[in-house]
This record gives sequence, structure tokens and C-alpha cells, in this order.
Amino acid sequence: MRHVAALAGVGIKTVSRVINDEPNVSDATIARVMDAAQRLNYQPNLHAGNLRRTDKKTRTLGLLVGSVANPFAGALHRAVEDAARERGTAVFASSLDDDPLRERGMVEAFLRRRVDGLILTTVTKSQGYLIPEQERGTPLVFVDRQPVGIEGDVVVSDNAEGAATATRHLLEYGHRRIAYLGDRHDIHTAVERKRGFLEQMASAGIATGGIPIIEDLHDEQSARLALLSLFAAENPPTAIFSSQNLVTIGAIRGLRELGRQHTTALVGFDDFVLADMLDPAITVVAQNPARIGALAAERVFARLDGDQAPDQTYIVPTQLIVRGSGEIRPRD
Amino acid sequence: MRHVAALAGVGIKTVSRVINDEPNVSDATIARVMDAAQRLNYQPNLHAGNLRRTDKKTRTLGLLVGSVANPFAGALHRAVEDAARERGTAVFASSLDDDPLRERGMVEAFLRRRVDGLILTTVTKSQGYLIPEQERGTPLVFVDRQPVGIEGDVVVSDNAEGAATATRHLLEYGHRRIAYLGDRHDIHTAVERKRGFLEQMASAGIATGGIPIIEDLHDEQSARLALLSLFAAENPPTAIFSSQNLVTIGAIRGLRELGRQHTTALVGFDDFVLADMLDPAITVVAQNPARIGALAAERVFARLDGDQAPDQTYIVPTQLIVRGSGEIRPRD
DNA sequence: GTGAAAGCGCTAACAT
DNA sequence: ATGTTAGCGCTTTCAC
Repeated sequence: MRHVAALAGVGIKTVSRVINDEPNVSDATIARVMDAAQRLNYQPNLHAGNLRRTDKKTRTLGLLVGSVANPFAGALHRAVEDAARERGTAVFASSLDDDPLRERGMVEAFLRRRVDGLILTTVTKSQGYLIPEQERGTPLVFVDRQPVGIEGDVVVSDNAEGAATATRHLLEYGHRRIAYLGDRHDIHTAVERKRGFLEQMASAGIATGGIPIIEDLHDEQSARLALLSLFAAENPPTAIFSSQNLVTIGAIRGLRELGRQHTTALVGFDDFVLADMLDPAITVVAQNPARIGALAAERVFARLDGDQAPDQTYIVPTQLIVRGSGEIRPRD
Repeated sequence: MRHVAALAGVGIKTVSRVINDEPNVSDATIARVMDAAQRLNYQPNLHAGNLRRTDKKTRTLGLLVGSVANPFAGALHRAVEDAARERGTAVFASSLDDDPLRERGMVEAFLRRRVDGLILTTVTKSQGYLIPEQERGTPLVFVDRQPVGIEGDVVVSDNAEGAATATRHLLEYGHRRIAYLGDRHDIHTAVERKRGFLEQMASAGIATGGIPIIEDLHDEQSARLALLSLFAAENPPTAIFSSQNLVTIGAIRGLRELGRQHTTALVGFDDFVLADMLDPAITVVAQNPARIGALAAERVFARLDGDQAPDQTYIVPTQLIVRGSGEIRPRD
């Protein structure tokens, strides 16, 4: 900037004014400064400015998700990015792989870079460690998980209601013996989905004690094996509710191995690409990651704009998408 | 930092030493400083440090892709992130949606934030505008596209060879009339894939003039319609080579509509989730986005470490995955 | 409409 | 082993 000022033959403050579109600079001066900046390939240093600037905003956001490689996170990330770009804000993204140490590490890395806000899918047992930062005024929005040991805005899918809808759907098609295949029992979303499922089963007068439930399935392979074990046991289910993407796909593989994909009903939580092109096409309860991301970004920016409203939990509705696999009736 | 120094009863430089793990501080002092930092919830300001630091490294990378919501970009991003984390580097990601203005805007936004390097899938006609930045020493790595108007390290899939492999595969199964469905004809990857296809067809002695070729298919819908038009015309193809993910899926939809999915061979460029669970399962030439990302990150860091080797183009091999659709023989 | 001086939070280069 | 001073590139404040 000093060099630009020298070349344009003006004071450094005038260059600053031109760069930041501040008033009180004559058109002629603006032109001279722009020209000098161009010739020197000058790029303003945002960080240097922020050091002195009163609002202290870096126009940077931090986003923490399970993995940027998974479709749910991708859609969410994209929505956050779109909202951010409108505000001239860049987005740091990081994958946590369910590793609490990584969460701590990346939060610190982002805070050292002075992000204006944080949108996070937490994997730590408690997020109390964020309290000091929150008190300092950094907006925190929790997505897809309820925070523990701290308050904050929260945006989640309607997990319990979505699971209940899926279950109701299967019940309506005449199923009584419905198995639950779930992922890690200790994460918020899984707890809620199981709760929705069980409550709906109970409402239908089904003794919850006898329901086949297999949890902690973390990938396709374990889900596939779980499904096979279901049919190896006595009194196999006539329908399956799978609580997550990979579990659904593993279940499909298992059903196909047994040749039961056309006789066993299946509803999965979370939609996936090409679900409509499988045979049978898979009925799912779809989440809306783009909506979750948009809402989370909206909350962060509202807080940055001074919104003082009490923390709130936003529940994004899910949607049952009927495709075939969920409409298979029991044999008898 | 001043406050920490005051509370610990030491000079500010000593705090700096402790924070940065520099030597020549007694254990007792370290403990006192750490304690004070803890009590004040002190978070060092990386940007302030960088202002004075001689290496001028922000430990930040910028990544530009088509869209962070697409699986190819997600896998690539993840690989870049993994490499970056090992180096204490955070990653900015941004989606371009084929919009040159967005590329320019985001590059500028990243440069103002002083990223140490840039990994980019370019969408502008020429990337000459990056030359000044390159001369300033910022490593630039181009992925999935050849840059124009500038030199730099490049990491791409083996598009031509992959397309040739797919084509050869279809030829080996007896096809002579193979149609090409391609996406935007003006992007590097599409050009290369078409070239590989045509060269292989020519090698097989097939007059390239008569080959059914439809390009500029940008989504499933247009690909589906293109496929239908192929079979509405005289002398329909016995096999299809589709040059991209969405095009492949659109083609599958079209074939199914016509009931020809079991009688028309299909090989797609780029793998996709559940391709193995369709009927028929889809034979593809798979790319390796994770490898591309890892290689790109490696190049950036090598340059940052002072590697002065001439710019190089890294070609990541593709892999034919045989699943069924590509092994259907022509009727006669 | 313009510029000079001070200072943001830190590290470099020297002291001691 | 520790502290002091200057200055990174900018914005603020205030003077002209």
C-alpha cells in the first residue's frame, strides 16, 4: 500500500480510502490510485486491516462436519458457502471423522485464524470448552447434533418425527414385526431416530421388548451382516427400518443375497443418489441438508448482525419419499 | 498477549516464546505463562503474527472446485484437507459452478486472505490473470483442467487413455456402432475424452464421420433426451460411451424407458455410488479424485518447501471396472 | 479532499 | 533465560 501511495503520489490514507470505497476522494485521485494499484499488482492484505479495524471481522467462517467427502456434508457445505458468499465471507471446512481430538484441534486452528463464527457438527462428549469463545462474542451454531454443556443455536433434522413417519408407513402396510438397524447408539441423531421408531411401535401396541434391534452399525459391511443375522434367527422380520444411509445400503445388499428384496419391506432414513433406480426402488425419509446449511448460516449472520434473541433450536422437516421398497406387504 | 504477560509477570516476548514453543524458557516460566494464558482464555492471533513473521506463511490453502456438493470434488477436497492438516494448514473451499466471474472473485478473496497456495479447477477462458501472483511466489496447482495462458503444475485424470480403454472394451465385445454422449465440448476433460474415443474408433478402422456424437449434455435430463433421440433415428447404436457421471445416469434412464438396458452396451466415464447395484450393473472407467487431491496438495507443499523443479503435468490413471453393462454383445 | 501520527497483536533483532 | 524496541500493513483519529 505504501508503494501504491508513492507511485500515485498520494498519502497512504488516500489509497486506503480508494481500496475501501470510502467517500471524500476526488475522481481524478481515485483513477490515479487504481492505476497505480493495477501496475503494482497490489492486493490488499485483509489481515493487516483487521488488526486495526474496529469491527474485527475477518469475513471468514469455520465449518466442521463428519467428512467433506460425504454427500450430506457436501450439500450442507454448499448451502453455507452460498450464504457466505453473499456476505463476502470465505468458508474454512474441516472433516472430523468422529474424532474428538480433531474437533478440538480444528476449532483451535480456526479460532487462531479469527473466524467470525463457527458452524459445527460436534463429536466431542461436551462442548463446554467453547464457552469462553462464545462469551467473547463468536456465534456458534450446532448442526445435526444437540450440544452438551453449552447453549447455542441448533439446527437439526426432525429425526424422531421422520423415524416415526417411516415406522407408521410400515405399520400401515400391515407390518407388525419390524426390525431396527441403527448406527452408533451414542450420537444424537441415532438416539432420536430410535426413539421415534420405538414410540411409534409402542403406539401401535407392539411390545417393544420383542423388537429386533441391532445398533452400532458403522458401515455397509456391518449392516449387511446384521441383516443376515436377522434372517438367520427365529421369527425374522417382515420389514426393516434402517436409520442411516450406509446402513440402508448394507441392508439392501443383505436382502439381495437372501433373495428377499422383493418380499421384505424396507424404509431408510436419509435419501441417497439412485435410490429410485434400484429394484425395488427404495422408500426413504429424506433429510434436507441444504436447508440445514442455509438456516445455520442465516443464524450465524443474524448473530453477527447483532441479533440478541434467545438461543433457539430449528427443526428441519424430513420427507417420506415413496418408491416401492416400503410398500411391500407382509406375506400372510 | 500483553495481558498474559502482565498476569504471568513476564515480558511479552517470553509469552511469544512459550506460545511458539521456542527454546530458552525455564520450565517454571513456561508453567506460569501457560497458566496465565489458560485463565485469560488467550487465543493467539495467527494473522497478527504473520504480519511480522519472516516466512509470511498463513498456513492456509485455497481450493476451487465445480461444487463442493459433488462427489468428485468432495473426495478431492478431503484428500487435500488430509494433507493440509498434517502441515497445520487450514483449507478454504469454494464452488465455482462454471462461472468465470466467481473464479475471479474467489481467487481475489483468497489472495486478500493471503493463502499460501491455490489448488484450482479453472473455469475461466484464460488464467493469465494469475501470473502476477505466481511471480510473487504463490504456488498454483491446476487440477482436472489444463491451464491456459499460464504455466504451473497440473494434475489430471488420464482422460484420453481412459476413454480409449472404454472404447476398446466395447469394440472387443463386438460393437462397431458406438455412440458418444458428451458434456460441454469446451472443457478440457471432455475434449480429451472425446479424443480418446475417436482415436480408438479410428484405430479400429471405423469411419469417424458416421459415428453418432451428441455433446453439450449438462444434466441427466438432456442426456436422457439425447439417448432417446439416438434410438429414434435410423441405424441406432449397439453401444454407448457416456463421458461423464450425470450423462451416464441420464443415458441409463433413457435406456430403461426404451426397455433396452439389457440389450445395449454402456460404459460410463467416472464411477458413481451404487453403480454396482443397478440392473445391469454399470461398467465404468473410474477416476481417482482422492489421488488427484493428494498429488495436488503434495505439489503445493513441495513448492512451499522450495522445490524449484520445472512445472509438471501429473496424469492419474483411470481404471476400467467391469460390472455388466459394458459386456453386453450386439444382437446379431 | 487529503495526510500525518498512533497503534492493532504480534515477531525479529537485538540487548541484557 | 528474559526483556526492549522497532515495525509488519493496515485503519483510526484528528489535523489541515
